[in-house]
Amino acid sequence: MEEQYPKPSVTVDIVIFTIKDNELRVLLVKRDIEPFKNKWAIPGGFVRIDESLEQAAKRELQEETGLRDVYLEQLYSFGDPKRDPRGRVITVTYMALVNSDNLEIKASTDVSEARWFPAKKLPSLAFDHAHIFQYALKRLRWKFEYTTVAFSLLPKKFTISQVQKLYEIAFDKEFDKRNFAKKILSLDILKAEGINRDVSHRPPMLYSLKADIGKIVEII
Amino acid sequence: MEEQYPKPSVTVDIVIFTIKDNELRVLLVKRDIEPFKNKWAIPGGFVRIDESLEQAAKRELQEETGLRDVYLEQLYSFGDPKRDPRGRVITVTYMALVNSDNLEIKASTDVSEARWFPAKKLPSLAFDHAHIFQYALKRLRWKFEYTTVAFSLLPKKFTISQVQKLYEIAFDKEFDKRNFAKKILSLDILKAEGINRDVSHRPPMLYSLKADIGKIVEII
DNA sequence: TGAATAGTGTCTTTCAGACAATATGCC
DNA sequence: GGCATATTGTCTGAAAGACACTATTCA
Repeated sequence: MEEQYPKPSVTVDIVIFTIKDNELRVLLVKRDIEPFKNKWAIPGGFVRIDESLEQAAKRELQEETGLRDVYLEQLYSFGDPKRDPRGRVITVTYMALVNSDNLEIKASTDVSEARWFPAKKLPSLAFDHAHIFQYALKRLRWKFEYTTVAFSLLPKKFTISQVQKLYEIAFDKEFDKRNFAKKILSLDILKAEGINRDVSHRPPMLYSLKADIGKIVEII
Repeated sequence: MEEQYPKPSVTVDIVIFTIKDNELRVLLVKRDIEPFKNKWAIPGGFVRIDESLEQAAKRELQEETGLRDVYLEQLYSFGDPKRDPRGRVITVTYMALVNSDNLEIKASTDVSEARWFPAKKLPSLAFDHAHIFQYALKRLRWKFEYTTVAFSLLPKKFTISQVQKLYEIAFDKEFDKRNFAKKILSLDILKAEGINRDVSHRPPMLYSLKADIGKIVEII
């Protein structure tokens, strides 16, 4: 390389969302080292020299949650020279949507604890992570509104009610049942998959997603 | 820094759009050094250790075009370990919209020539720049459709016809004059600014943009 | 009065959004 | 029958899109 300048470090930080207990939640880790020791932060780590940005994000995600094959999307890169007191660190941020079923989080390197926090009330965060989180939440809502990514948070087969509940949680807002069903069904993205008889009331129709996850479609 | 890994280099690349001769055009530079010597590329350069990503993009933009205060937006970061044969280079890409009036482009460091190419027929590009360009063009169209960024390509005062022409160029598609005017005027983003009498036909009404550049508004 | 471009209105169709009654299955 | 949830239709208002004629200025 002909470059004469010192190089910055590059990290990936991943805002990991899930739905748990009827709430939108975010995975945070408690830092075990300085700077910001004992502060909560968005999980992340350095990009290795031989891995792509997406590979780095996937690796970190698996280290934190044990999960692979979840929805993952690059958000934005933050590079203020003063954003990390240790020196020049540019971070490429990602957002992940994970299903909270069969999910075991574990504290990883340089971290004493990992916990799901309600998106509505996060603790004070290290670095510029509060800013990163705000950005991620905006993107999440945009993606829910205009694409099918939300369905990655549901099981393979689901009911219209489950979809509506998911949207009500993400937008912190209620929708009219009739209009919601009409809209979702009119989009031609669902396939009927029979009836769920494991309930003690009128059994609902089950659907699966026919379209691709991430397909652009105006949901609400 | 505690990091034990070697660090990647970080560059910014800027897809600079303008409208010239009724065409959407992109500024490309001809590389004067290896790799890809004599190939056309999207202008860019290394991020300095003490400048933010946006500062780096603005600096490069000024080096290439002499312009400041143009619309500039971060697009996406590309970091495939093999994207640059010289070694690990992560690039943070930006898009800029510049007004082609009073614009003097100049070849800068490591570049033998700079030229505006029609977006519809670019030459073969160095690195993964064809991919970056495709990404930028998608984003440009999205932003034109849903925000007021297009107006940054017009003079302070402009006619409805000029706006329509701009959109027809960007989308390579014609719009109905009546519906277009009806839509734009209904958005409450324009302010009437009198009449342009410097034409040899019915003089048109001039408008200025009342809303902020980048405001989210469904234009078409 | 012809050339050039500006400016404008109506109709139809589609869709979002407000709104409530009936259906099904289990106990 | 009572409980719980599922399912469905109508009306209204707003906006998109198809479509063509008149207005203004200058040469």
